[in-house]
Amino acid sequence: MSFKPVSPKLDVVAMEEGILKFWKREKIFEKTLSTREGGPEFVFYEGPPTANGKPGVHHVLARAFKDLFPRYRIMRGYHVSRRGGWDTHGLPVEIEVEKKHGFTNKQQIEEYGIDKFNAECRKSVFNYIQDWERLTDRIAYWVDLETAYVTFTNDYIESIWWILRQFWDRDLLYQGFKVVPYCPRCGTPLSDHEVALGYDEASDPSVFVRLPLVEDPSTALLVWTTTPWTLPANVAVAAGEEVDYVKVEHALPEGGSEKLILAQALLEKVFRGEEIKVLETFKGKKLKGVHYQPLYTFIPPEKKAHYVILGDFVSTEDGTGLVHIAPAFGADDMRVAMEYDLPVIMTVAPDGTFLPEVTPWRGVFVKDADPDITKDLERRGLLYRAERYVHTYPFCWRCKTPLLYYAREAWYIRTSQFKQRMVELNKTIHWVPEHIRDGRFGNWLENNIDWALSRERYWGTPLPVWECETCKHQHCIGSVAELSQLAGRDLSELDLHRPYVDHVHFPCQKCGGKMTRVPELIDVWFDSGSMPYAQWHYPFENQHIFKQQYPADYICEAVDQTRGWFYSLHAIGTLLNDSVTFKNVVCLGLILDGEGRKMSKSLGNIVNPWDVLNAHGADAFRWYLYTATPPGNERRFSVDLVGEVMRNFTLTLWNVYSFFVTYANLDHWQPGAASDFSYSHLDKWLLSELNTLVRNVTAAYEEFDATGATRPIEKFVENLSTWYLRRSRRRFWKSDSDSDKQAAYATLYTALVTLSKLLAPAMPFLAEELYQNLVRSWNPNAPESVHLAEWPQADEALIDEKLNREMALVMRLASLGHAARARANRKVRQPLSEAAFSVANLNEREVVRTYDDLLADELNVKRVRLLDASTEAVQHAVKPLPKQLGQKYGNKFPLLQKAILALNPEEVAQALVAEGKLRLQVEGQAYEILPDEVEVKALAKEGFAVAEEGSYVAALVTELTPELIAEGLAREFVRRVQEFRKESGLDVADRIHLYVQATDMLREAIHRHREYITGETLTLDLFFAPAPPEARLSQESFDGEAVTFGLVKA
RNA sequence: GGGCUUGUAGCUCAGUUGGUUAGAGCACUGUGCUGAUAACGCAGGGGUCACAGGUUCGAAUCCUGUCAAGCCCA
Repeated sequence: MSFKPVSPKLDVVAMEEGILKFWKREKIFEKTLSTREGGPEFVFYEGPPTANGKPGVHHVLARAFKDLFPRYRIMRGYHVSRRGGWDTHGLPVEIEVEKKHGFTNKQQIEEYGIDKFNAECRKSVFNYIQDWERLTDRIAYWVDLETAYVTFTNDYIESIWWILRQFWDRDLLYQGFKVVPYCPRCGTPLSDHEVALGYDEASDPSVFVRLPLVEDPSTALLVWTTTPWTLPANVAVAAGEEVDYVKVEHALPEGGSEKLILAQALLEKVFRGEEIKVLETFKGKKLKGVHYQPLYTFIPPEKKAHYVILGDFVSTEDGTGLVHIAPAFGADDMRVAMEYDLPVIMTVAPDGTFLPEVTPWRGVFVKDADPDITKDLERRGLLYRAERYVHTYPFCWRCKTPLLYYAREAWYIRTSQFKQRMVELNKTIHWVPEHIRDGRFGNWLENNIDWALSRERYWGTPLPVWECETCKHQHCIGSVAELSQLAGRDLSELDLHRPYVDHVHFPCQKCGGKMTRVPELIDVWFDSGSMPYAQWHYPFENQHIFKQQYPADYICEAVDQTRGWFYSLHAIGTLLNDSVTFKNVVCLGLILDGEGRKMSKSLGNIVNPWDVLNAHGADAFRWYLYTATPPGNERRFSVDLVGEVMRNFTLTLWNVYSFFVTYANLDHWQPGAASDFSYSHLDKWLLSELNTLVRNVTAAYEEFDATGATRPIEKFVENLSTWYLRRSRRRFWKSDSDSDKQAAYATLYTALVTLSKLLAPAMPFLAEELYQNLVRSWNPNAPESVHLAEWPQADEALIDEKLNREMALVMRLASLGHAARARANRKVRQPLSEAAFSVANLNEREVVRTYDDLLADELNVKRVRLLDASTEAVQHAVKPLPKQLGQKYGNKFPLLQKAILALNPEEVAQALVAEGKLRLQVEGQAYEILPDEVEVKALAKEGFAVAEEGSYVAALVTELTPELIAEGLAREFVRRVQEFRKESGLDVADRIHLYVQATDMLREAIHRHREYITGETLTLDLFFAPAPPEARLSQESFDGEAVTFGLVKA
């Protein structure tokens, strides 16, 4: 029995596709659920994407991260239900359908028929579902799409209705005003996206208006506005709490003087050098509550109005630092109006003209009334100044009409009542990256305003509120059954969308009038935020499952979801259950192109994920996403960057694997077959590093730290390949099968199998490939897939931090030795007699002794020893260590440093070695410097080839003896023969006959090292004779010698 | 305009409670090693740590401001 042979060449795409087939055939994904039945739950929520566009690289990013931690948990024995979901409602969907028909406004949709329109929306949301499914499958995102929840289903909508009904019963749902960008010609609000399309330069009036105080009419607040038409709706003036204000007196052109209040910072801008007298200076909070005389009273306010309030949006960049507040025509205005319970005065009709109550300008388009209003103010002595002001202003992107910010009736959820609770609960959530918790998300919660829930659209979850046409009584429906009961007929088959639901009426409980549904839909974020309940049709069904699957242990989306899905989940959870909805959340940054620009269709710099997958496969793609940068950062991305993963990591590991399988098969080695291991230092070191790795990677997974769970594996694989395996190769190909060889196989095997498990969550394909061949091929009782295997446990007993440090030092010394060789111009194949090292302390001297064999072999020297400080180190160099000395002596450090450097280094070294301290007098102060406060470096005497770094020195004896030269020649010859074997297509284990004719010195060398040469090259017979005709011949010359050799397969 | 984030080599990223000579990989040059390797080792070039102030014996690191990019909000 043997392992499946593994070529060092890897066709990664074919390998991955094979694994995909295996998973499908054996239903591995299903088994990750069934085999964990009864285990602890790890709850994951899928944030639903919309499948009406093609998935891109950023979707791969999100899905790769969504996949990572559940896979880890499964291996830890958790049961992880992984239900997919699709977001299906909303404006983006409608816009796609509008585009198809060339619709430009809502009337066209209504004329076309809401039923037909919505039917098309319903169809279009799955336009690209196959692309999504294919990609999801190919990148090995394990999610159940067959049972995925869909937000447009009746069950889903009914759950949402139930939630809204809970809110309704607790009086958390109410009707108010929302200020929206509004086109008076089209008669419709515009979405943010549409507004962004229509910004243009505009010249508007800029008027400064006096508002005389009630208490003292000789003093006036000075306010500034660019929309005089909003003045008849004024109800308050806002000041900045900490802004400095002044009361000034200045002369009037018509004689006399007046007193005005405005922000100090704007004095210059407003008065432009005019002579003024500052009477008083005070903070804005002092103005709070001061009443002024209303400008207009066409529509009398029904609440207390016309006084100064405080607003955080007041700036001292423009204007006067006193902001006129008209809640119907500004979002800030509306917000403070709610905060202060100010009245909302509506002076404008939906077509953008003044209402009849505004008698002087009734029926006039508001912007056209600006000059008249200005004149009116001037006539009444309330105008301080009027000019023009050029700024950017939004226009309707369709008809170029200037947009009005305009209050529309809207439905709200009283989230602000729960602000403190949402903040408290948020503190218990583990955010990655951490700063989002108190930063972006925390701030958003701190500034929470009521959730504007309603939308005046067509394709979405209808707001389940019915209103009596007669008495305006309202009722919120909480279930289909309730609606059926009220309507007196079975509505269980009713499509809960518009227009069908609008056709359901029932008698008013108060007056018997006709109840009709209000026209609004709800925000799609409420849809997705309801998924913990609605995906299970809770509470109508699956109450048990819901209980088990709430709240989530883990969710993951891009950072733009902070105010989207993250918020809607959190708000609904807080209001409905007084609970967090998710305990851990990973927030992903954006993906940029290779040049650091945002990927966008218009720039044409979108990377197609399939290009990456076809070139380098899914594992490398995923690995890049996990390792390149911490998840919250934005990241640059290109196909080539993924290619680097392939070269650097995947292939390195693959070749270790291929090496292992090749030699294990040659030796008929089997796991567990032998037990008489004698582990070498290298083995123990590798196992120590391996268990350290297991410990660290596990800890990182527990913390939802993807980089921490992956980057250390890269480092380990590098050490495995370039140190452990390189230093161990001979152990594998030597001919006797002793316990040392057994130990090497066992060690390498353990490392590879453990790696396959550690890699499984991140690189599910490669991990599976390794596991199947290394484990399943000989042990049919092992779990069927690496993803069903148990997560490895770090064996603390095998972790030896000291050993890890020692080996790190050995590697460093080896590196120095190579540097010294290069400096001496002695190639590694030429043996040298001696390498001597100088190290930092006694412990490290011990390390050199312990690992002298390893160093000698690596550096190809006959002997490794320590530099003798007394005889060979002719001089020392001394370097004061700033960290130690600086921390101890603070600002005396520069003096001490100078003093130490001024001393004779030999005496310093002497003192430190002999007495263990250095006494020093500086400016009359006595100091004692300890050995670990200065670095003392021994420099080797001349005649050595030396390389040094810090306090480490490697010195090589470079003199060559005839024996060494002969050995070097023999080694060079071996190398040529091996190269030729390879070129000739011989198998690693093929035996040969070798015919050699060489110049004298080389022949002598070959003769002397005959045994070594024949052993290395698997030569049965070596002849110093011309080669027979069937031999392959090679002619070479090196080191001043020449050779012709022929090779015959035995 | 506000909040948050980011800015370190040509590229992708590290950089511990501040410690003086800022690292790694890729890419480039030279050289060495190799019957696992698409590799690897050694050496070299490449940095105003975005900029300007400040604190400190000492700043990539702490503070203030500015600039640039991005996201969210207005």
